Amino acid sequence: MPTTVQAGGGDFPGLLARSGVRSTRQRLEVLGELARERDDVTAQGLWRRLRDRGSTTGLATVYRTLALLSEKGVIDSLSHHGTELCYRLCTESHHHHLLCTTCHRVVEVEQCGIDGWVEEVASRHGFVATEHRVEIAGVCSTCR
Amino acid sequence: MPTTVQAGGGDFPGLLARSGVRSTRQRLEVLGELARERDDVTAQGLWRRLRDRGSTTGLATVYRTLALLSEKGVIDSLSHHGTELCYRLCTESHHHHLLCTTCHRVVEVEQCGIDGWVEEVASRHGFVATEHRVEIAGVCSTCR
DNA sequence: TTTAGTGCAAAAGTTTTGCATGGTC
DNA sequence: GACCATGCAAAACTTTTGCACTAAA
Repeated sequence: MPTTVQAGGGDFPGLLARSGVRSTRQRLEVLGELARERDDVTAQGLWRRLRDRGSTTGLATVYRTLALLSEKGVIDSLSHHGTELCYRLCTESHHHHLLCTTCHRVVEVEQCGIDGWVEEVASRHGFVATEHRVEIAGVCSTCR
Repeated sequence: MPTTVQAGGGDFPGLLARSGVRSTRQRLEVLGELARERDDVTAQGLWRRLRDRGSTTGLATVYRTLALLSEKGVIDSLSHHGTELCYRLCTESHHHHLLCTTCHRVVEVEQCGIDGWVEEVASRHGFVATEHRVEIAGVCSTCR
């Protein structure tokens, strides 16, 4: 296994630097909050939690930071249960998600066993696949 | 292949009846508009097109109708390029999507070759998978 | 220093709701 | 006739932006 620069590892300043953006208190707070969350959160939710924790970071900054980090590939955005986009700090390697429909827990699946199928389907329709995402919904063991 | 009651076939009143909801002019208009679209549309976009076509259907009704039909499984909702939810009239069978990142065209993929992998991944994490969705992004042949 | 990031408050846009009215079954 | 669906307009939210100010490199 290659040395994955794991976001969860804690070196957020380094992570930001490597992503080519400045390291600021607000961005570190956003990353810290994301790291603290097991599941995904919305921009609004993340901001509320920061507030509750005493942070003075503005809502607009949270939106800007999430959009930036998502664009840089530092965090993932996924949407399910409803309308808003949710964000999540992810491992940097290719992976998929398993969502529990009852408790909304998110589990990352590291192994991707469908690359072959993806390639085949894409080429059958004349596409060149650049990316793929799988979301598996179900019920986790504790919710059963 | 089983006789799929194809939404695109045109029997919208029957489709609504089978879904257990009343058949109204507005719902038929929404279905008709969805059938007319090759790609996915937002609630706002669909409403604008109906307006342009002379329809008097209200925006709230479009929202209510899309939410209802989505819940009944008559249409699919997917979200990509941005924040809003997009809707699409789909074949009723299980399928996946191929999205062109350049022109936003959506192609349905009928064959699902990953059921086995999905089952395996789910059970490895203690989940019982109830559903899965794959979105493959890439570039279609005309955009290359 | 220079350039990028932030806060605030306002604006824009999206989605939901209440309620009287009209249409389906 | 009973009940569901709709339109309208208001309310509730979410997200984006402009701009003066502050902080990072």
